[in-house]
Amino acid sequence: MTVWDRPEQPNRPVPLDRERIVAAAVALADEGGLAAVSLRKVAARLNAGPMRLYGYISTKDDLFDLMVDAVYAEILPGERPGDWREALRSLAHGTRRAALRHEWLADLLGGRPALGPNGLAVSEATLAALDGLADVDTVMRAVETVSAYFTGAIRREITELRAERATGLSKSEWQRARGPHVTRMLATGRFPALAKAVHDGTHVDAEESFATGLEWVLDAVAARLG
Amino acid sequence: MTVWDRPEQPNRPVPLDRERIVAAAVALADEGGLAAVSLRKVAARLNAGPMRLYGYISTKDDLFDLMVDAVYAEILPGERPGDWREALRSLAHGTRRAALRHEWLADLLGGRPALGPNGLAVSEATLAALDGLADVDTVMRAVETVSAYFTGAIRREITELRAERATGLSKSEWQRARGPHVTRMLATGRFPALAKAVHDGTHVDAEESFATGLEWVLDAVAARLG
DNA sequence: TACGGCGAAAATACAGTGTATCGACATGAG
DNA sequence: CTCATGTCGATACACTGTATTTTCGCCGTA
Repeated sequence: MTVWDRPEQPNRPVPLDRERIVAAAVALADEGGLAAVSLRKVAARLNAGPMRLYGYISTKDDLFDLMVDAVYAEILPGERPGDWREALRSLAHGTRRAALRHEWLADLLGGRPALGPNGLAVSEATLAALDGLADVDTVMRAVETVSAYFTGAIRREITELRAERATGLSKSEWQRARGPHVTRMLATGRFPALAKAVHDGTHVDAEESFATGLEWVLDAVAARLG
Repeated sequence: MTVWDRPEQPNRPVPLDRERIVAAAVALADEGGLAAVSLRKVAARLNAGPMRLYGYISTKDDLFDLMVDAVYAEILPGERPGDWREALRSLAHGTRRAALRHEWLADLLGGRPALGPNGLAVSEATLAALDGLADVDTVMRAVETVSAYFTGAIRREITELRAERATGLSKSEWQRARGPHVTRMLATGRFPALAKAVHDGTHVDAEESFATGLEWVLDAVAARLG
């Protein structure tokens, strides 16, 4: 019996670490949404028993926190931004792009404090970009206001994306009708302003709409930063 | 055996309707969060078997949609608002107050399209208040931007509220330290701007912070409408 | 009054979940 | 070579959403 006959690691289980676990969970979530992430499935993907994971996380929410922090690593800007406005803008767009890559992020964003290393690093980079432009409280308010905007906007965008996908309707068709139920509701005449908005509104690209609202908010912030 | 000996409804199960079901679900969620809402528990609270509910809803998400729409009924403004700004402001504050009464709303807000009668009525009232102030697209952008802001802000506020509650720390204590982990992280010196913000920032009342950010966003909207 | 048939409610069943507990076993120390 | 240790897997439990089957009370008819 030579070495070649023996498997490389006789009965040794595959080594595990948080990185591998989180990567498996992210992969599952990317494929089937957050609902597809179960400890059993994550473990199975790593050729391990479910209980094995509890050596690295102590609860499922821990895993979600780690997943979010992993995405923050993708968001973290590489180089120092030109100015505060560029910093906030790129944070917003970066988060949005991350959410389009990992739609489940929309379900988690803002749902728990982001205290992981990458989340903190993003906060640090953002605050650093605004440092000294105003008193600390004003700077905080600025960051929080912009964050609130893009968090909410991303959530809505992903929600609508899913709704469109659920009904087989084309995007513009959906935009105009939003399914039979809303069509019927609008036909009752009880919602004239809404009907007008749906009927007369031109279809606007999601990214452009996101960007426009963002610039408005940035303008508002600029007015306070002086 | 007279009528008096017989119970009023011999073996007849209690009558059910959506309103009762949703009320029970809301009560459960108010007490123990969304996680405390299970079809079995909702049914039990109505002295019914779990399967009974499927005559009124066809999935658990349906129930969530109905719960959200029930809250929109609380948010729906009574009288016609003075101007567009007042309309958007009161929508934002009304939603926030609703979320403070029903914290689970923060988990659902923005997570599904609000197509129920009350949700549509809120949209209608909001759009009506802005009708004619600008072209339809601009009005839509305004409403969506403000909604994105307050949705995100509410979610963050509730999230922080829960985090504070989870650690037994007092509010100001939390504000300054955010638990041992963050304290340790800040002590590493890797997050100077963040450390400064946490250390020098004065504690700001949540409602005031919400209101301030909202006024900024409303200013930005005003600049485009006017 | 007796009897079917029917519709609704209940019971049961199933596949899956997060997590606690316990038993076995491979590995390192003596 | 033996024994302690600590890690991993199997098992177990209480619970979930939902499909399917069973039961049963009521109503119209004979």
